[in-house]
Amino acid sequence: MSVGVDDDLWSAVGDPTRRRMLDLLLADGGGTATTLSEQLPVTRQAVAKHLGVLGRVGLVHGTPAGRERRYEVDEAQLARAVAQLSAVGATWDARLRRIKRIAEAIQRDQQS
Amino acid sequence: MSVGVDDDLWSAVGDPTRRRMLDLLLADGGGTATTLSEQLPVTRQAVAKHLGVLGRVGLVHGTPAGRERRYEVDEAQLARAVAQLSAVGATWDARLRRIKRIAEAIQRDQQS
DNA sequence: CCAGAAACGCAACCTGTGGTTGCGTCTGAC
DNA sequence: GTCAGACGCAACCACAGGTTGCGTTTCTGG
Repeated sequence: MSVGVDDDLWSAVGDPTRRRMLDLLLADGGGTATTLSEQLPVTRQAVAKHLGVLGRVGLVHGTPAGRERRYEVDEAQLARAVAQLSAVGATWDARLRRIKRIAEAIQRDQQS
Repeated sequence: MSVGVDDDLWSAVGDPTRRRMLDLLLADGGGTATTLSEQLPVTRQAVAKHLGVLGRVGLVHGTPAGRERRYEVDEAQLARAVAQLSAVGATWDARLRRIKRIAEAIQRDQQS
């Protein structure tokens, strides 16, 4: 049973730089490629590409504002991503728990 | 404040194929590169590489058994990974919640 | 005992993606 | 009207996921 995960959404959040970008956008309440790149160890162009990826999966939304383009986090979509993280976590957690239970049962059997 | 996440561990579980491999290993209680590749849409060699990655971050542990090499999930390490997933999720969740609260406060101010 | 199959490891190669630099274009400000 | 700031596009480099090909080890049946 392979946990219905949206691989695109997951891999969008899988990249460390993109995670930090989301973090910054949330902390500052939005930003542009330039302002983000100033707070990151990568160039503006790299940030722009990442914004493209995040935009394609709907995690951010950019609107032109004069000569700059302002990006903001789509909170609903990020909430969905968070839900998927915890879903996968919960699945593995459950399996680990079950294995542990079985292991204990076997141990009990052998001792008796 | 950038959530202390182990990027290596995260990116190890970030790959969809590796996630499915962990899933299969947990479901079957271990396996070899060959048995895994039979249940996946990739070749044995690809699986072998992934097992290398998972092994380097300590998520799996392989022991030679005759002409084959049996791999098993390191449950403690997977538990750590799960904890990181939920940690990141919780951080974003908290930020989203705070933003929502502030937004509501502003709306209240404007209405009064 | 030995021949062949099964599992492995190693190396070369292809492709996509994250990253860079360089350059042209549009917009705002003095 | 010019000039700086922000952007987009394109070429290029490095690395990771994937493949094929090949040689090596180990089990197994006759």
